[in-house]
Amino acid sequence: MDTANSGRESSAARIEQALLEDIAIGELEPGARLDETRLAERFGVSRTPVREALNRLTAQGVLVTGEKRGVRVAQYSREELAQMFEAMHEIEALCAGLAAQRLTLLARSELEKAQAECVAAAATGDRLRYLKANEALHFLIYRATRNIYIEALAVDFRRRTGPFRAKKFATREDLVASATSHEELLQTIFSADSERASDGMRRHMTASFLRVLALN
Amino acid sequence: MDTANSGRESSAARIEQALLEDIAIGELEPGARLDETRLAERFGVSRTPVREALNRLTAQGVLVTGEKRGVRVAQYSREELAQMFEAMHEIEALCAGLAAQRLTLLARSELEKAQAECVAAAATGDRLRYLKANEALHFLIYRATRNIYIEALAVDFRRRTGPFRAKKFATREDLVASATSHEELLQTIFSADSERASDGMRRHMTASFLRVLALN
DNA sequence: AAACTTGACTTTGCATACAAAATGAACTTC
DNA sequence: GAAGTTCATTTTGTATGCAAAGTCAAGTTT
Repeated sequence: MDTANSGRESSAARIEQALLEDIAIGELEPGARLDETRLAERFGVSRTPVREALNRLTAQGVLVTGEKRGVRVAQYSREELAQMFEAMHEIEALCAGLAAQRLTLLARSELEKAQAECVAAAATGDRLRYLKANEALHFLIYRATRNIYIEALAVDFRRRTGPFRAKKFATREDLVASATSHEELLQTIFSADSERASDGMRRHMTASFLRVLALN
Repeated sequence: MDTANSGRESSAARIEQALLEDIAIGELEPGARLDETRLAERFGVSRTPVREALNRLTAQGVLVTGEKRGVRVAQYSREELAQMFEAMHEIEALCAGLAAQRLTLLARSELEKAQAECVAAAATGDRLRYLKANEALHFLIYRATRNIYIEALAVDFRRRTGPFRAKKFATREDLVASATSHEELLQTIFSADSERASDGMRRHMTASFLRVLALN
């Protein structure tokens, strides 16, 4: 498989990533059924690596093996969505609190740089660029907890809620509002007051969350 | 889903459970390498279902695909163990806080019953019985959050830290001390003061955690 | 007309086979 | 003698085939 597999990763890994992408951009909607054979054809491989990818994604909770046949893209009721966002919300608050306690100078400067990029992206109204910058900033906050498990947890939730958050940033005002909210949050984290930082993150996330629920 | 489908579960699911069991009881030590072919022989199946089980367990973080060949039982350095327990610690605190806010009468009575069982088990010094009762109580607290994602998170961490916590309850005094600690925690949860409940859980878990680190 | 049955078709799970990649050891070379 | 090189062996990844289990619909019976 020298020609087919251009990258270094296995077919299974490639398919896993591709499906995640499809779900993230809405190509595969929640509830959509995934057929092993179809996917095998689409990616030009046999069913074996497809099955592997589907298994991994199922274990991650991105896909679910439904009551009927086949595996489907996980879909959530409003109640489940609310619970998922609540969970993410609390995890993010936890991250902010820990980050506030443990902020190194390096981490601080990186956060400031990331925030600058957010502001710049918001100013131009470039939605995609803002989404990336926003992700980067949040990931930096997770990392600043200096706890790999909590970081992994937060990353995981962000990935799972991604498809639902994506719709949120529609107008340039949305971007600017988000960036401004970040600014306050960072100031609180920098103040090294973990309790206030947690609350700050909760406020930031609550605003996001309410908008998402309104849209879904 | 695994238990409900007893008798008719797939080979992969059966192998997954068997391996989890082996890890839990220490048959498979952290760092032990798992050979697909060996496992296939041992379970009398081909490599295909074995690979499926290993993939699932890897996705769960129970196994890790190391730098060298093969997948291994996850092993943690002291630093990683400390971080993992810190994470669990925070998650448990979060659960206690939410449970305090949302406790139904039914949940409260179930918690009290579970605690009574803990106390009874501790009194007899029956280690296995206490372990089970202790698990049950913690799971009830998770459920009392009324958030399935946070509950799942907490259950997951408890499972991952299980092998390391198991050693902790050596003497009858250990059991009684743990049960007493639970008592205080529950009183705080019942007081419906979520902030104090979080702190209570933190105290309870810190005590556990320090003992674990001393042993590993 | 509703419900049960039967049979074709689809889907899934597993086995076997093969190819590619990595590891380790023997061997060569400087 | 140490370092590099090549070859054999082990291990992993993927393909294909087959059998069992499930689904759906048409046909039959009450």
